Amino acid sequence: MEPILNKVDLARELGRETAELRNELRQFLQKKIKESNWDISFELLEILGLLYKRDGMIQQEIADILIKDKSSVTYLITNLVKRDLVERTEDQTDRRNKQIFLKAKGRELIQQLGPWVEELYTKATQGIPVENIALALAIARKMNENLKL
Amino acid sequence: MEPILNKVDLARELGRETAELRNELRQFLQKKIKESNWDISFELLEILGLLYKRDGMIQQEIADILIKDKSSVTYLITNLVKRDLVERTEDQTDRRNKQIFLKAKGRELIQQLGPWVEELYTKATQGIPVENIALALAIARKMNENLKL
DNA sequence: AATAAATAGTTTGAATTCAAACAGTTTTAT
DNA sequence: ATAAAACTGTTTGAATTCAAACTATTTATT
Repeated sequence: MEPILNKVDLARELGRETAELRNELRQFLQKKIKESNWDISFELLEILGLLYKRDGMIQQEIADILIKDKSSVTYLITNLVKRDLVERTEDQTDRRNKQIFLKAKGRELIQQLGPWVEELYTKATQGIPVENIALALAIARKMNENLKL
Repeated sequence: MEPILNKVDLARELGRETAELRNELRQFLQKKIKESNWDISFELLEILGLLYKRDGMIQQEIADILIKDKSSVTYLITNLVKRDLVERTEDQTDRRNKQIFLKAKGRELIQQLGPWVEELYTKATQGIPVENIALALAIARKMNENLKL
């Protein structure tokens, strides 16, 4: 029988369980991607998915939402540009910003593979009341806020 | 005002918040490590911390607990061996296994820096009832189980 | 007893991330 | 008007991770 854990151990475990969830998603998707004609990684797919929902984001926004270092985002966007999946354009109103837009090919890819991601998340959340997931999220956010004080 | 999210979006957000928490821990610790005389990374520190609690684990156990690929664990343990912080010994009862033990220097390091990690987790969890964190963890676990069906 | 399957760890090449520094631009302060 | 601070993105070198294949050993099956 598992020992009763204190808050610190529970918090650590929470981080690990969500890391594991992400790995499982990645592995599931990796198999699906292999079966398809696309050559794309989980990380690249995440960015395409984000742009599908909100095209034209700037790199810093992508970094903030996906919790990635801005240099990682530069690296991944460059990869996507090379594959002709997105384009990088300069923001006319603020020349520090670069806007990233899906290209036709990128849109097609995410329209094909995107539903798999949703399907997996749907499967993961099956039978769990939405208010429970909302509570878990609120707790994780509170922990982050506590560290920012 | 933030729109009401569905379960899938909430689950994604949960993953991101915990990833952000980990990054914040890493950055806090990185500053502390810089102030100290040690040269160690967050990833290496995690392994030392694990061994401090349960010395003599085998590599696969470390991989399972820290949610890392076994090849990553091989890489990190090799690094720790080079720095004379741990030793790798063959398991007499099962020659597939390698047991990893802290060396005196590794023990000293984790005794000095370990409390900082605990302190940060304690700060992160301040004011949050333990049963709430336990519930968040149960939800994350349930999502993992759902994917394994 | 022999063979097949599973497990633990290593190796390799590539991808991604981390940390820091830098350049260009905009915003804020003086 | 000018300088300082902040912001965005890029670059670089190193660290870590991912994916796959491999070897050696143990366990399960025939």
